[in-house]
Amino acid sequence: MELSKQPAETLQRSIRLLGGGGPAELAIRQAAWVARCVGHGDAAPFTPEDLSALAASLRTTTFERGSVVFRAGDEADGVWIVRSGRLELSVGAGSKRAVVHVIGPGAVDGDIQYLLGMPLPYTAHALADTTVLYLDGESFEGLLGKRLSIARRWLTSVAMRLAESQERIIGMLGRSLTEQIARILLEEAVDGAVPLPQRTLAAMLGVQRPSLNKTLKEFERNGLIKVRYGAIDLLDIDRLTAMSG
Amino acid sequence: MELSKQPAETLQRSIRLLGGGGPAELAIRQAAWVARCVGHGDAAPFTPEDLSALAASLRTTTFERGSVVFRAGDEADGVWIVRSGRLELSVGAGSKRAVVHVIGPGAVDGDIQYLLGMPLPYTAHALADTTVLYLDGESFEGLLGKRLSIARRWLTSVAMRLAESQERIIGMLGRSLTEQIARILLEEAVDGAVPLPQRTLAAMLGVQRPSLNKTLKEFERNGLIKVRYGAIDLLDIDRLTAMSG
DNA sequence: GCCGCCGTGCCAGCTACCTGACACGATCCC
DNA sequence: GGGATCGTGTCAGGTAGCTGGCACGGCGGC
Repeated sequence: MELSKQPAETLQRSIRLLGGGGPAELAIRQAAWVARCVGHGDAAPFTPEDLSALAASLRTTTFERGSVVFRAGDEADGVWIVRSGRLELSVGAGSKRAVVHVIGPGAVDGDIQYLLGMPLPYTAHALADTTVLYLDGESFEGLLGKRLSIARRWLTSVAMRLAESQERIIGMLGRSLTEQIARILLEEAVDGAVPLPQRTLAAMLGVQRPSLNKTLKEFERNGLIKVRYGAIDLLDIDRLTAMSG
Repeated sequence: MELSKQPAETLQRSIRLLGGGGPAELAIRQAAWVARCVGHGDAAPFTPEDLSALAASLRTTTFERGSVVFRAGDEADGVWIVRSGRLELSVGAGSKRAVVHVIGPGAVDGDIQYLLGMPLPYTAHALADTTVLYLDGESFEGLLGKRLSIARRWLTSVAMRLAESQERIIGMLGRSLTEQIARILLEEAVDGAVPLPQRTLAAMLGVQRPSLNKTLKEFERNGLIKVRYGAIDLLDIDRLTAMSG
């Protein structure tokens, strides 16, 4: 899901120097990138017309670290696609805060709630400076309703998210905290490191920070990980995988 | 999601006495029923051609209570739709068993894994005698690829399941067992009663049966529920809702 | 370079949940 | 009607995780 393989910086740069290629070409390039993110390439590839239809509707917005992209309870009036950076999707506050997901480049959100006409169930905070593409509701609806290939690809995208969500439920039920922690470290790793504070990790598992910290130090003593400031390096992925059940 | 409002018996009977209407009309009726189950009626209604295409591909199978519809690890080669009865989707065995979901009439499964080309992550056991409609992979693919209205509706169906799954994650994270139990009783209730043994409920929450039983008896003492053999009656839904957080 | 903030490390007491085991009651099938 | 099977009720001991609080150390802004 996290398409972090995609070198975000390259395209970030091309956004900055708008000169090279002109706005229209840039828009198409953005759309092509979204097309690669939504579902797999296998079935129903995007046609050039699909791409230009998509490109015509995308709007780029940037959010500073710490700012709010949308709030729980807001009406979902369109679709967000993360271009670069990271968003934390969370519910509640203080010690009751639960983190539903942390999403990075390539992730799509808001479409589910838009399709179902329900309010957004969680708040999205930018964990870093983040660029987001926005597709307004009518355009989204129009693309889905008129272009079979887009509807087909979007179906795959949602299916992937559902499979991931179910896997997470399976990974939580009846597992010891140790197993859950090993699992989430592997899931959230980007290039061999988990760039999240322990408080966030704890909120993703629904446990208190001291409980998490205790296990992390145990892992560190065993040479599985290295705990850093605001991040965790994974040293022995094989053994971590074995521990995750 | 659980379309149990649909009087399953009526159509069950019509399956048995095939005479009334003939097989073709029955097939159409089955397809129409499926059409009502998949997504909402609002956007992109099914056309008569959609219905007959769907009807041509559906196969009916019945499973005895306790039998296995599919196993974890099996390749997903089509789509199942529960017509009547209940299926338990579970992972693992013994004290490590986790129940991912219990699905009833109108529920669709296997499509996600088919679309993504992944094996089924859980085993489906029939909790009661159960009738299942089966749509083979090629037909499913054909319907999606050729009929926009079906793809559009299916998207809504998957979106509903994803929203439900996310809600479940939110409902589990950082909640006390008491809150979780109140919540799951409300979610799994059918006509004011939860027709599941405590063992299954415990496996849905990933806890041990004695822990569940202790809380249930507490609820019963407070007049919230009535514990029966293999089922639980909900007596005070308002107070249960208040307790579920 | 200093200060404030945020993140980490850790503790002591408490509670809630787990383990596994056993007795009893319902239900089903013969 | 009797036995097998499955579900419920309960207990006692062990432990994992919570509460909340405090000290320390990076990190960033001034």
